[in-house]
Amino acid sequence: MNTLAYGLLSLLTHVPLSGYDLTQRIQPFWPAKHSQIYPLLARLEKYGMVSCELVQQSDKPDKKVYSLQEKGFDALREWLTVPAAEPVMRDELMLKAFCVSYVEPAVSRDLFAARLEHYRAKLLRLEDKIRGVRQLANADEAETPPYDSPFFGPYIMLNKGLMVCRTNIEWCEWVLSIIPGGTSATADRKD
Amino acid sequence: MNTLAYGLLSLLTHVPLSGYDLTQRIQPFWPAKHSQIYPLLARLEKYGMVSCELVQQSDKPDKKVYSLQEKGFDALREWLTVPAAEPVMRDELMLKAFCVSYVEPAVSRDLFAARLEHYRAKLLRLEDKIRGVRQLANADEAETPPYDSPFFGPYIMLNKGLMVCRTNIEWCEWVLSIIPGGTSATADRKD
DNA sequence: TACTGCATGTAAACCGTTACATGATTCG
DNA sequence: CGAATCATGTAACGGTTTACATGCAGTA
Repeated sequence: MNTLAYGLLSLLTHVPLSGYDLTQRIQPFWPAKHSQIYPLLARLEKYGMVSCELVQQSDKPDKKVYSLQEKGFDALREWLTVPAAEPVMRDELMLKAFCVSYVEPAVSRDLFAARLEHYRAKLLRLEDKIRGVRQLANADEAETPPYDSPFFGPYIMLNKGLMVCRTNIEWCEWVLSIIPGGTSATADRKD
Repeated sequence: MNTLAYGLLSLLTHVPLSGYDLTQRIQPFWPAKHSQIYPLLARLEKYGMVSCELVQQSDKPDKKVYSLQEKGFDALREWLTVPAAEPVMRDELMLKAFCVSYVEPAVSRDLFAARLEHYRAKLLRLEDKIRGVRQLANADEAETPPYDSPFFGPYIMLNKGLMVCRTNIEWCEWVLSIIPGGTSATADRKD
């Protein structure tokens, strides 16, 4: 039972999902490839944490849909009582940023401009998703789903994503504004 | 040549360092244990990227001090021209947050309160560090070291750390404020 | 026709952590 | 006297990525 295993159980609390679906949905929180997910699901089934049902489809390949079992739910509740480990963040850009002074401004400019675009695109995706969650939860703009709602978790996580994403955009714009020789094409916006 | 290898070269641009020092300094940007660093440094020396000098010490154990070589510097410049890979973030709390609705508020409250403390402590460390860098760079409050300065890189990174840390604190406080049954002992501060 | 999405799996290689191993000095 | 810091290394294990493998349906 590693963290990824608990992550899969977490996603299965809301609704039964296939290995394929789980692989897509866990990406934002705990990136993992299907080659890691499929064997893990088999193990979770062997342990009785989840059950598996083969669903036949005509237009698409058949799939295995996993549901959380009582034993898995117990394991999850137990896991939730132990404090979360410190987050681990590995960002190549942070290493590159360390020695930008040693290359021409144009080179580092490209680096931060690319990252800025990445975050701007991510922000749009997140705003879209949060609209989706609010619709499902029947919540107005600026209204939060109640604690008991299954949308509470996704909602607070999406908000974290939004806040951090905006901060990163701000940071990229600031860095671009202090790298000399900017054409101000990407590094606009003075605050 | 993996990312960690380039990270070590990056740190060596400023000043020669021992494996022990490198292990300490790379933690905030690319967490790694000494067991990974020492063999990598030996490999980097074999490739001619760094040179190694044995420094004898009387009060402390002898150490190997590594310096960046021309070949390593070339590799680094080459590496800086390719766009940085997307950051990878793995946070157990995000997985736990997903299913907080399924446990009592007190349990999730502990989770976020602990994380809030973690970020508050981190913020203090960062503020301390940025004061140190500003002193070394002879910069006033709110003044940024010039692009050519070796302090430029560390300065922009520390600022990112600060900004993201503050955002995380804000988020934790917000989450604690919307979890029902709060004693407002840890979740104070209404904005 | 070629690519993308759906869907599942295995094997090899690589990355990262934990544990094993040693030994001096300094501080409480 | 025990713990922390400095300092370097290896071995085993577990986590993660990349590559191999297959196959159908819809779209450009």
